Amino acid sequence: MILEAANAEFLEKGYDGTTTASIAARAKVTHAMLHYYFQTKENLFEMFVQKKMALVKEAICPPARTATPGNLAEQVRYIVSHHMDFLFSHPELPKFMLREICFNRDSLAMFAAVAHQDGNIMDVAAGLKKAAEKEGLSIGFDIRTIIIEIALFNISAFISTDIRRSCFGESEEAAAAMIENRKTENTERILKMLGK
Amino acid sequence: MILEAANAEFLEKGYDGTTTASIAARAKVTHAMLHYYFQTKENLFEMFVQKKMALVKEAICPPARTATPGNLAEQVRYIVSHHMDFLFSHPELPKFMLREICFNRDSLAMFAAVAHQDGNIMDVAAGLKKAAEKEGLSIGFDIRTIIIEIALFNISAFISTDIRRSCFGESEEAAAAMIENRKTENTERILKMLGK
DNA sequence: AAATAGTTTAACAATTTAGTTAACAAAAGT
DNA sequence: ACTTTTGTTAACTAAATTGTTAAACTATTT
Repeated sequence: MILEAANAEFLEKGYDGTTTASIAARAKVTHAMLHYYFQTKENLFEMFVQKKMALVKEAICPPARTATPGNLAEQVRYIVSHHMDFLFSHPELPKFMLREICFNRDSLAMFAAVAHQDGNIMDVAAGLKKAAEKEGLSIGFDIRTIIIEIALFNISAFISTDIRRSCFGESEEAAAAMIENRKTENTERILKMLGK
Repeated sequence: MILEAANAEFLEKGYDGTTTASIAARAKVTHAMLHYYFQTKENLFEMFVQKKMALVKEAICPPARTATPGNLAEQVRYIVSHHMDFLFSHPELPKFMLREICFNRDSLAMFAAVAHQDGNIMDVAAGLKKAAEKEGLSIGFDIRTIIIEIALFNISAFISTDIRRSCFGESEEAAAAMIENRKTENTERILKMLGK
């Protein structure tokens, strides 16, 4: 399938490094076919980015829970844990996000727009603030910072395992254990940032 | 100067996004001149990478001190602080490193090679281990992990300020204050990882 | 079976890009 | 003075890349 091939190529080589011909070859179609269905390379790339952006959103927003959100520590732990698990099952996401941030192409603005326009992410942030204030903590900064920090701390953990595997051949199990451990560490650190 | 132009172009647009013509235009020479002096684009890119790699090394290795290294906490604080200051005065480095990691082109292997081959980085790691053991702590993992973690935590702080500035226009002063604060937070977290 | 709509291919055009070349100019050496 | 080396330019080549097109092929509908 062309979209899957495009996905893989863009992830591996970025926009500039990918050619419509290489996508077509990977999808085992002629590149004329690719243009017949998707017209332009940019078009394909936009679809690719849109899909990943949707995943990014999903990663940050924990699924609605029937149970009450619980206290601040529980909420943070839940968000961190959910995000980690999500990254674990979508290992290409950190790479994608960092690449987009690095290459800009207004990606930061795009992230911001997605985050702002979308109620869910703002709700998550607001929910954290409310829970914190309920416990008598006063948040002296933009609460959205916390979302950014959670994302970055968690992503760092995955980048770290990547590097360790690549540099001194760490095992899958050790990596998984470390990720699990990071859930707790990152939760604690976020709570500390919230004044807890 | 051609090398400066190449540096700026590669940082902004990456290898694939940069053309020899755009470098030449930026340096205000004909692109024939560029090829006369540097032969190939890859050649220029390699010089670019080499320079950045040297900076990366310099960033990790604190300058030799005349005074004794001090206890574990002081050592970690010193390394973290030095690294942060270095990143602060080389704001393009985090972007470069992340991009290289993302785009691979064997960059991870290159990082590993640089880190291994170079005595200084290994010395820093070994120094930490020795200091930790002197204080009765047993390090149950590869000590190089700590170097990676320091680098990633610190880089994260700069990425975070980038995002905050871009997304909700945080001021320079707030960013600088946050970076300063992160020196302490990151130091504490690294110490905790070392069992302290 | 004929018409029609959708799919596929091969060949092609236009542009971009890395790198070359030949001619020329300016220094530097002899 | 003249010869060699070095720097510079404009024009060029060859390959790659995006996108098109016309014709052929296939499936579906009528």
